[in-house]
Amino acid sequence: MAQHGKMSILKAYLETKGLKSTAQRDFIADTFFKTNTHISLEELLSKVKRKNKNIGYATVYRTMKLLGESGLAIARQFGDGQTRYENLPEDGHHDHIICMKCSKIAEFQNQKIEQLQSEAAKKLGFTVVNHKLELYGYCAGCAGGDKA
Amino acid sequence: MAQHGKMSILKAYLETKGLKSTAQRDFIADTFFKTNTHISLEELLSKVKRKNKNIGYATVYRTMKLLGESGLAIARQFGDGQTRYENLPEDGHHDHIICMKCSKIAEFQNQKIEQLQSEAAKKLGFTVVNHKLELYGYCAGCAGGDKA
DNA sequence: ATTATTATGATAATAATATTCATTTTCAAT
DNA sequence: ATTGAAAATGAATATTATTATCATAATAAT
Ligand SMILES: [Mn+2]
Ligand SMILES: [Mn+2]
Ligand SMILES: [Zn+2]
Ligand SMILES: [Zn+2]
Repeated sequence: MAQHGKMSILKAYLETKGLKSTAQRDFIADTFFKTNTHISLEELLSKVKRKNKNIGYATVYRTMKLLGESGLAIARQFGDGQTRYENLPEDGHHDHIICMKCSKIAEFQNQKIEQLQSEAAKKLGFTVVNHKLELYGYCAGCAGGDKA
Repeated sequence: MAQHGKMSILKAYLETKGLKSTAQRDFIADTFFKTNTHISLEELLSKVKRKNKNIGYATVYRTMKLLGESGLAIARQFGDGQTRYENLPEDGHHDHIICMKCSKIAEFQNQKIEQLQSEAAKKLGFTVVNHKLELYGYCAGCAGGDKA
């Protein structure tokens, strides 16, 4: 989806919640929509401050929380103690594999896995709303050196 | 495995690391080995203090870290911001499904999923060392009331 | 028993996240 | 355009889980 499309969705979401549009929010959201990584708040704040020096951490934090709630951003935790956000993927849900040496992150989709998850849950009487699947290992570049 | 078996393994592990055996460590480990839940440090400390009031948080923390390193305990994070530990399962690795309403946790094993994970990783040039799979949803008891 | 090494536990430091609050901004009504 | 209630901002502070510090105590090899 294009930037302006996401902006419209955000505006609509704010309206339904009785929240107001502000220059800071728009700028933070716009900056985030342009990213294509799994960005931490610290990184996003730094990026935002380059153009708009007087935007505070709290506003970035609150804006990303809003984007998360609206579904425009997905919060991820890859075990390094920092929440990261990524843009809502075009092609639907995906999971991640993280290199334990160089921290490279690859994404994959596997419909069969998703289906088996639902089945496993069903057997236990659960219905699945969402899930977290992260694989940790070594990427092609790092596998040679140290597999421990 | 029985308590004394785990204790022996722990003793052996301590020895290889040049660490010493202490009454506190033994008591904390013993208390943990008797649990069959996913217990937080706070909960474990509370349990320990009932019998041994002057054991400190730091010792519980350090002992569980040791148990984790030795493979006798597995650290889990279910998204509530607290690390939880569970005993090394008898029957090998398992994954979890957590009820978003009552926090009930069910466990399951699915070899097919594990295999598909490895295959997905291989396609991306990764080798998998470990993984985290958590399903979030509603248990049988909670599904009726509020599926949102 | 001596003694070097490690453990303990109270306390403090970290670090990420969340909240407070005085001030500023938004926006609908006038 | 002005007003004013409601919400947002940002600096600072609070919270929370985790980790480190350090003086004292316990361990275990000699
Ligand atoms: Mn991703
Ligand atoms: Mn478990
Ligand atoms: Zn790598
Ligand atoms: Zn439930």
